[in-house]
Amino acid sequence: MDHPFTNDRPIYVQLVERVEQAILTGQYRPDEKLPSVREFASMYQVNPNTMQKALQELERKKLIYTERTNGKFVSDNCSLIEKARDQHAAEIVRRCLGELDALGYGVEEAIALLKKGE
Amino acid sequence: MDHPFTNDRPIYVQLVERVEQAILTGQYRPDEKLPSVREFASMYQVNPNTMQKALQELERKKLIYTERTNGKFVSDNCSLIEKARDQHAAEIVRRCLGELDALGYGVEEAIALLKKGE
Amino acid sequence: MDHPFTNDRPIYVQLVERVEQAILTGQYRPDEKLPSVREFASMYQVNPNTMQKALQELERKKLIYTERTNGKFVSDNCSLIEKARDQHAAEIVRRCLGELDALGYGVEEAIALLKKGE
Amino acid sequence: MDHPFTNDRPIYVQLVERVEQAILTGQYRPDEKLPSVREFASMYQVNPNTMQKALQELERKKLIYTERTNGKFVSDNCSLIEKARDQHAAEIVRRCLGELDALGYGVEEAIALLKKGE
DNA sequence: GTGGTCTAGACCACT
DNA sequence: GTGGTCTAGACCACG
Repeated sequence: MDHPFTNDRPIYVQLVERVEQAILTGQYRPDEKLPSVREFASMYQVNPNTMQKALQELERKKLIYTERTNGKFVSDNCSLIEKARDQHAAEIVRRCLGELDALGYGVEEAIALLKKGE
Repeated sequence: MDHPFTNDRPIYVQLVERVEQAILTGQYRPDEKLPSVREFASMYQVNPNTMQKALQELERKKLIYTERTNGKFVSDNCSLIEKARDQHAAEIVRRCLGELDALGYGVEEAIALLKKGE
Repeated sequence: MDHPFTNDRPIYVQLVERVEQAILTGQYRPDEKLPSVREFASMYQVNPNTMQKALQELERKKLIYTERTNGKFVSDNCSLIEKARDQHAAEIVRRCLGELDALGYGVEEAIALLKKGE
Repeated sequence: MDHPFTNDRPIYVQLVERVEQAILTGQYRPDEKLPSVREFASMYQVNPNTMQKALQELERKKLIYTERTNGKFVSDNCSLIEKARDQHAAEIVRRCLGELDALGYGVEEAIALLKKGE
C-alpha cells in the first residue's frame, strides 16, 4: 500500500500541484469552500501538518484564502486563476522546447515532435 | 560570484545532466577521453567529490567508462547514445503533453499562448 | 461581499476597537444608550455572540455599563474616558518611537520618508 | 524562567521581526553567514522547527538566501535591504498617524505629539 | 469543528 | 554538520 507520491520531490510540493491543478481546471470553483485541512489530509493520506503546509503555499500564491474558523476557500479572483493557468501552460511548453533545444533539436523540429506526439 | 546551479536539486544531479547532454549532442565524441575529475571540478567550480559522484552516475548509465590509470572515456556504443538521445526527447515530449492535458490544454493552444507571451 | 475585518486578529477584538474609538471620540456620549446587541450585530454584520463578547470586554474596561432589561450605556465617568483617550494616544506614540528607534531612525527622518513616499 | 516572547502573536512572527531588524540595522551584514538553524533555535530557546519557519519567511522576503548544505546567508542585495528598512519606518509612522487620527488628533497635532514624545 | 501554532523527535540528502 | 521534510500529538482561540 504505497502512497501515490513520487520520491524525488517533497510531498507537500506534490500536494500543492494537485490542488492547484484542481483549482486551475475548475474542479474547485471560485469562492467554493475547500475540504478542511483534516479532510484533505485524510484524502491524501498525509499528516495534517504536511497538508497545512501545502495549503499555506497556495494561499501565498493567492489561489485560496482563509476565513478565520470558517475554512479555506478558492480565490474569487477569476482573472488571477485564468492567468495562472495560462502561465502554467506557457511555462510547460517553454521548458519543453528548451530541453529539446539542449538536445540539439531546433524549434521547428521540436514543435513537430510535439505535434506528432499528440 | 554565484554558482550556476539551482538550489532546488542536488548539484551532482545537475552535473550529470550537463555532461550527459554534452555526450548526447556529440560535444564529446564516442571513445573521446574526458577531462579528469579534477579538471571537470575546476571547470564547474565544484568539489571534486561532487564531480566524482556525477561521473559515477554516468558510468552506471553506461554512457562513459573508466580505464584504470588512463582516465574516463565516452562510451563507444554509438547506438546506445543514439537511443538515449531519442528516449530523452520522447520522454520530454510525453511529459509535456501530459502536463498540458492535465491543465486542459491541447498543444496548439499552449503553443499559441507561448508565442503570444513572447 | 467581504467582511470589513482583517483576518489576522479576532473579529471581536476589532469590534472592541471600533466601539471603543467611537466612545473615546465622543460619537457615543456619556450616559447615552447604546444600540442593542442585535442592532450592533446587524450593523457590523457579525454573529450576535461575537458582538456580545466585544461589549463584555468594553464593560470589563468600565467604558460601558449594563442596566438589566434597559440596555447598555456609555459610562458617565467622563474623566475615565478622557484618561483612556490620553493613555491611548501616549501608548501609540511611545510604541511608534520605540519601533523607529529599533530601526535606527529618529522621528524627523521617518516623517521625511513618509512624506516622500506619499 | 519565561521566554522573552509576548503571548499575543506567534513566536515565529516575533522571531522574524527580531532577525529582520538585525539585518535591516546591519547587525548581520550582506552575504554574512547566519547562525545555523539549530544555533538560532538554541539562542532563542525555541524549537528548531519554529526557528526554521521564521527563517523561511525571511527567505520568502528575499532578505536571506540558502546555500544547500552550507547554511543561510544575508541577502547581498543591499538596495533591497535599504528599501525594506525605509518602508518599515514609513509604515510605522503611517500607522501611528492613522491611529492618532482615529482618536481625533489631526495630522499637525499628531506630529507635534510625536516630536514631543521624543 | 475550524485553522493556527508549537514541540519533540526522527530521517534524509548533500558536501 | 547543514538545511529540509515529515509525522505524531498536543493545545489554543474562535464562532
